[in-house]
Amino acid sequence: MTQTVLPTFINLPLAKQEKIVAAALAEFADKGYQQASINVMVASSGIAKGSMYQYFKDKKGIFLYIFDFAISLVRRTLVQVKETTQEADFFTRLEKSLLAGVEFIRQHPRIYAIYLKILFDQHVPQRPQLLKAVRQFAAEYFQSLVRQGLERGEIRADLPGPVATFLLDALFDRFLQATCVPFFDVTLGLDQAPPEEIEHRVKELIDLLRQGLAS
Amino acid sequence: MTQTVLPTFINLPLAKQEKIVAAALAEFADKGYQQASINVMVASSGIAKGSMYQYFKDKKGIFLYIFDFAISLVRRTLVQVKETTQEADFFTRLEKSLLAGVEFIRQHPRIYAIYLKILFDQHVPQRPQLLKAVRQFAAEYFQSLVRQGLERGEIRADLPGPVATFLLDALFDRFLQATCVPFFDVTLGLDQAPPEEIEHRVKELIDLLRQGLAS
Amino acid sequence: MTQTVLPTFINLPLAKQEKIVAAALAEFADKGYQQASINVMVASSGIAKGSMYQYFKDKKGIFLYIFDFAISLVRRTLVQVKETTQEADFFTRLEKSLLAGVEFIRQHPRIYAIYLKILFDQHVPQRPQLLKAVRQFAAEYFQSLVRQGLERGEIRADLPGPVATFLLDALFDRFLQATCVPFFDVTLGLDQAPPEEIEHRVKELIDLLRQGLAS
Amino acid sequence: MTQTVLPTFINLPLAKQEKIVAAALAEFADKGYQQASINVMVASSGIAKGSMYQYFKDKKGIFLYIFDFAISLVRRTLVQVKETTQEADFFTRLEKSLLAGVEFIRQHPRIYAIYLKILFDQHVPQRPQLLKAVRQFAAEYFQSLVRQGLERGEIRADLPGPVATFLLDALFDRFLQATCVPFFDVTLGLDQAPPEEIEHRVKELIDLLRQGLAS
DNA sequence: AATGAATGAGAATTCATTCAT
DNA sequence: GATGAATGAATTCTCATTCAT
Repeated sequence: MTQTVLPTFINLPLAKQEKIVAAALAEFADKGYQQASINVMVASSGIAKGSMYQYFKDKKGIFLYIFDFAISLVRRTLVQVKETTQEADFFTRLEKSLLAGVEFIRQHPRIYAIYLKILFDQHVPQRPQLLKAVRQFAAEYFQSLVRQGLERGEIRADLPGPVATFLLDALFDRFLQATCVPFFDVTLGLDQAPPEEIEHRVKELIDLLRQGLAS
Repeated sequence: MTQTVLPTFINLPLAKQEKIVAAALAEFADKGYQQASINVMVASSGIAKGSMYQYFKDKKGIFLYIFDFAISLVRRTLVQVKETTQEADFFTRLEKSLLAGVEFIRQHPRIYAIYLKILFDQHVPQRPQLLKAVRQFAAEYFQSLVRQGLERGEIRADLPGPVATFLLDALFDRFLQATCVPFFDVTLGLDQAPPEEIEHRVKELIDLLRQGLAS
Repeated sequence: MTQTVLPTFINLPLAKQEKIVAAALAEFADKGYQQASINVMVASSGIAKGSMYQYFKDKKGIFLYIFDFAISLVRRTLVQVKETTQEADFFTRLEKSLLAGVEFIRQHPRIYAIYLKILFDQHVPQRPQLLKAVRQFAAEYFQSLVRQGLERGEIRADLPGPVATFLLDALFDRFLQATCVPFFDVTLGLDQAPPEEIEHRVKELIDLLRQGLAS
Repeated sequence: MTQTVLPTFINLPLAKQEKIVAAALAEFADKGYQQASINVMVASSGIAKGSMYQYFKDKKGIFLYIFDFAISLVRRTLVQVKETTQEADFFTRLEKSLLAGVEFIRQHPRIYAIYLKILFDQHVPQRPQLLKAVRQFAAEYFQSLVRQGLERGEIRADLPGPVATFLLDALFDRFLQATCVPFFDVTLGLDQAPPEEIEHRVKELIDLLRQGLAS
């Protein structure tokens, strides 16, 4: 893997780095990879166009850096959720995780938007690797939850593990999409719902899962 | 609503229409709305650039026509599934529906790809309306299944209907995505799975649902 | 000179001819020669595009026909003015002529617009000939008025004839332009003036001429 | 008023600026706004197509810049004429002004051509404003001449001021058109006349005016 | 005679990338 | 290291003209 962020960028004052990252993040989130305009990024971060090419090899380089930045934020957040819910029972952990997801998207909507863009755009550079990184991460998270739930006897022992993991992953991902993709969810109307209604729906969903999965 | 397909196109020999639709469908499915190139479409359908504009008002017009074409195919398919499974019990109907979905995507992968592109691209023309059309349709499908399941006493009476519908919709949509979006599903690996494995996974998933929802 | 109107057009029912002429006239008057769109003409006259080419050799042919149509209307009108004012004195004839011009433009604004377009567009086909036809006509009109005025002793005998003709031509043309070209005339504001004000200005102008030219 | 010339253009070496201005001026003067081709401009100024868009926002921006450039040249010239003839009597000033006009057009024929194009093309961007700028300027010039002529008692006191101004404006404008618009003037044939003949005609015209307007 | 589909050159504009200063 | 001007290929769309039906 050749270098895509150049050391020049790393040596930049943090404030400048942040400005550039914010601009690029916003543009990629809004338009997707191909459609994102470097012109827009440099204009809104107040740097010269040539400078962008001092910091990154090319458009791909910018994108990969932004992606790295984003995923490590996700990772840090999820690790923290995992740790702070260590002691809770399986279904409580699920609930806390889902609420944490909702909160994360509320605070970093652009990061989630980029993930969604990558998901369905075949032409994003290195899409397979990037996607694998995210999906693997999510899968492992749910696997570990399910494994612990089984060990503690909180969920039925006869479950086919992978399918259960799939189910959790699917429901959670879709729930999050429903909260932030306009016009997507017509069943619960989550994209327009106030926080307290979302929390209520989280509880309902977890209850439903409990009825299906609890031992 | 102004006209976007011109009569010229409708009067074309069917073979030519199909070639053009195929080319446009392929391009939109591959690249999304903005990134799709009319140049590519005309090249691969073997017509002159100007001709495209005899057939459609503009790029948006091509897109909307393709979308209409796609959604009416989906609708016809789903209606047929609904009718042929009229007599079956709730969970069997679910299974049949999901299998039909898998089959539809196998036969029309590009249509599903376009739907996914619309879903997450804020800049698709008339996205709200288009999306509403699709999502409403799906929601009603599941609602009617759930309603009938309740009436027949096949599923638990204490279910919060909307959440159950949401759950079905989410699981099915995600299952379908898993079968056709490369690198998306790392849990079951459905995107690379042979038909018989997919059928097996369908059964497992339906079983899981049965355990959670059956009365 | 090769044929540009084809006999096909001449054989058309008059109503159809008129519709086509009206549409072409409107389009050329609005946009000028190059910028005028045959598409627009056929759309607004309700005929097929191919038919236009049955009637005229090409765009140039349409234009030349329209021009001929227009100039013969002008000619007929001016001849009539000349005849009906035969007996009046020089300055009365001037006044009547100018008022007739104002009236003509009020009734056929598009014809005057086409003339103005030709005047300053080097790329109008056959511009030299067309322009000569119009200008010669106007010049002769004023020359004959001046000649008669001299013969009758109504205007000073020491006038350099050509310059006087030039002066009349210039004033009249500009006065007409002032009444119909928006934003052109900021001195008298004739483009927005009601008929009675225009008539008043005509009188003033003729008075001024009388003071300068009368014997 | 949004920016239309970009600073990039202003920072260019003067020689390059001039080449581009010359090319654009020539093209607009020849074809008018709509029909002028940016392709032609860049080809004849030897720059890349994309560069034009570094210099100007869009075609309108090029045009407005050229117009500004042109009108300020006109203004400077006329101001100078006014100042250097301060002491002369009314009719001498008229003569000097007209001669200066003739000379200006001889040296900058394209600028006058652009003015004429704007005059009669309804679709020129910002035509009302542009036209107002030019016409107001001309009107004020003649008004101030007439006013001074009246104050000094060089012209008749009973003249209706606006009509006199109109007359001067009309005659001068038309005289200038006659010298540079081919085939326009068939009375005096000024478009083909040698300088000394034009000067002679100027004298004749001024004499005629003197006879009509002098006190 | 009437039609209208087919064509392709040309229009304005955008954009990632390079490179001299 | 920072700059921003230069580039040219790509984009969508228009239009006069031809020609088979």
